[in-house]
Amino acid sequence: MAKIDLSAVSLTELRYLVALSEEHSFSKAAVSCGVSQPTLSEAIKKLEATLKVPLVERGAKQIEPTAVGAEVAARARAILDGLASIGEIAERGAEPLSGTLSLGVIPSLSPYLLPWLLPALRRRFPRLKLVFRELKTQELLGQLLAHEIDAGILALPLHDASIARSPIFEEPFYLLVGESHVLAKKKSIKEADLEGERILLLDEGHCLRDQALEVCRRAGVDTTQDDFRATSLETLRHMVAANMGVTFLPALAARGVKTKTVALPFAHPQPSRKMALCWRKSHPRPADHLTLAQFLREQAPEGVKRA
Amino acid sequence: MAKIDLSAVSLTELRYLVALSEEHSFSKAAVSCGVSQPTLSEAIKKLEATLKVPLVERGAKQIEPTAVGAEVAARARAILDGLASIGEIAERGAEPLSGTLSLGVIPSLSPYLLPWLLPALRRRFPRLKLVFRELKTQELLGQLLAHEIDAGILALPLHDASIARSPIFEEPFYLLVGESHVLAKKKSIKEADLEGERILLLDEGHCLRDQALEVCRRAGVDTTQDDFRATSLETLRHMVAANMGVTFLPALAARGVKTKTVALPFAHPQPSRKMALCWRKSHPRPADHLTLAQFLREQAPEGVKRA
DNA sequence: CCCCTACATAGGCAATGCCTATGCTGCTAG
DNA sequence: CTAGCAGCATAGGCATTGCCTATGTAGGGG
Repeated sequence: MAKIDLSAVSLTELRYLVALSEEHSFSKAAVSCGVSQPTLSEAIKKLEATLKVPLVERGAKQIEPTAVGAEVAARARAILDGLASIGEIAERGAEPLSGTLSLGVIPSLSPYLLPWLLPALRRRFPRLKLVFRELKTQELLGQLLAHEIDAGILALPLHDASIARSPIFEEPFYLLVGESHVLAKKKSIKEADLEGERILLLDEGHCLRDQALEVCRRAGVDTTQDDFRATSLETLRHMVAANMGVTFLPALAARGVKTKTVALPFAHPQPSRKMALCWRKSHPRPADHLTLAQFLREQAPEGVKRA
Repeated sequence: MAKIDLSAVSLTELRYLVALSEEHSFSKAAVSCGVSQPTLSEAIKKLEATLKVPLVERGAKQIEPTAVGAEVAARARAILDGLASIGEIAERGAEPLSGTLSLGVIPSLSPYLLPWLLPALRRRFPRLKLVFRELKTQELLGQLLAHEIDAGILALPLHDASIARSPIFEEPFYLLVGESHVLAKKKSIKEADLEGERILLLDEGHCLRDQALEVCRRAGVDTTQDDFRATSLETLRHMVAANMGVTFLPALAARGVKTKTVALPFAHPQPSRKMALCWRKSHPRPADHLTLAQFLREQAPEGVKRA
């Protein structure tokens, strides 16, 4: 026996069948569907031909769905409900910055940015469900390209051509020294002051480490023998408090410093890092990211230079 | 904002989207759908335009469904499953005498026919789910026309032009008398033997009552003063056993008679009733009913004349 | 008995779904 | 660095279909 060809069934036909099973009349169902009676009549006939089964019993005065017709109509209703839910999903998804957005943030920024960023975002984009992930630059880029996250906040420069970026703010570095350190009483730090200091650094993979090394290189400070590999800024801070050396802190991390350490600004030219929001160039809605970046710029926290 | 027009969505588009979200490639999805790549490409574009939301992110090497796209694809899968279930329903419904058939049977036949009919039907049509209802002729016809039952077994003649019928068997009447009755020793009954007998009858509405009255009328027996209105043949049987009169029993009801009564056949011409299967003329699958009637004829129980 | 209502059929037109051919972009190998 | 290649988008054309109006037909009611 010839198999039923379901690809010949259309949603329109299902709509007509549902209407027909509710109205018990071809003419009335046609009206309720906004089509002519012959159109509906033919569509039902085609559906019956496709399913190889009569769906309605055509009586003199009124029309009644057959047992099969009633069952099919019930399923058809479910299908149309499913379609409606697709509509709702699309509608929700259509408004900018709604749904879930997963955002990667580098570890040297994340703990200092999030407490401020989260409430602000929640106020501004209440429909947006944010998922944060703390990731080092390379991890972040990897997950971004693997579609595991939607966007990231990290430090420029970025050398990946398939990733789009929008600058957010520029974050100056501070020099963190022990409160009894010889430099602790200075108002500001010049590059020459770094001479002979032991510079404490983060572990490999943290972009902040590379940025600090770059500052040292420019200042002519020797870092070839450093053997510290701190895993977080807080660790560095404790080491500085214990007078084991000095370190660089980005502005936001430097803000809350109190105990046994002093965070000193650099004299001009201030070393700094440029933070940016980044996303896949292929992302179908770059406008969303630009909107988010714009918001981040406007709401840039104190202590940074708005981009 | 313009509302989404779901009527522009087609099942084909949903199929394409599901394939695309599984294959992560327009070309592969096109192959798996058996269409060309541009066809699928355009269909997805149209779907995105309809839903006003990007569904896939077109990357260089591979493509990935967006969050919305993945959700929509999941719903689409459910819809296609629903469609498949419609196919199954239709397939089951397509084979003759499958699914549920509700059958009305008149009370003077029902208790004697069903114990024999049910197992036979179950053997012959295992896919058929039968629902029996015991109904007097007028109720049966009413429910038939109201689509509350699909078919009926009753006694001819039938005067409704919108009801189709197929004869099953002819059931002779027997005269039931008390075992001590004067007629009890006769081999067979002639119409003249009824003279002076008190004929016990069923309640109004039972066709058997009218058939009995018709027999009496032809035999010239006076029934104008009868005041019995038994509600079942079993009641009549007990009344006969108590020597309150005699009654007519159809052959099947007469078969099991033992206690204190004797069922006597009539001499020729035997009075009888013609039983038939009936259904709405408008029923879309008369072949089913003809098949059923044919089966009923072939399997006619003992004691009746096959039609 | 005729008319009226409601479904079926016929014919035509605009829209659409699918095709092949071609363009464009980004990766990759030499 | 350039050329080739792989894969999606675009263009144009053809067959199909979905819907329309007009008309046919059958059953029920006045």
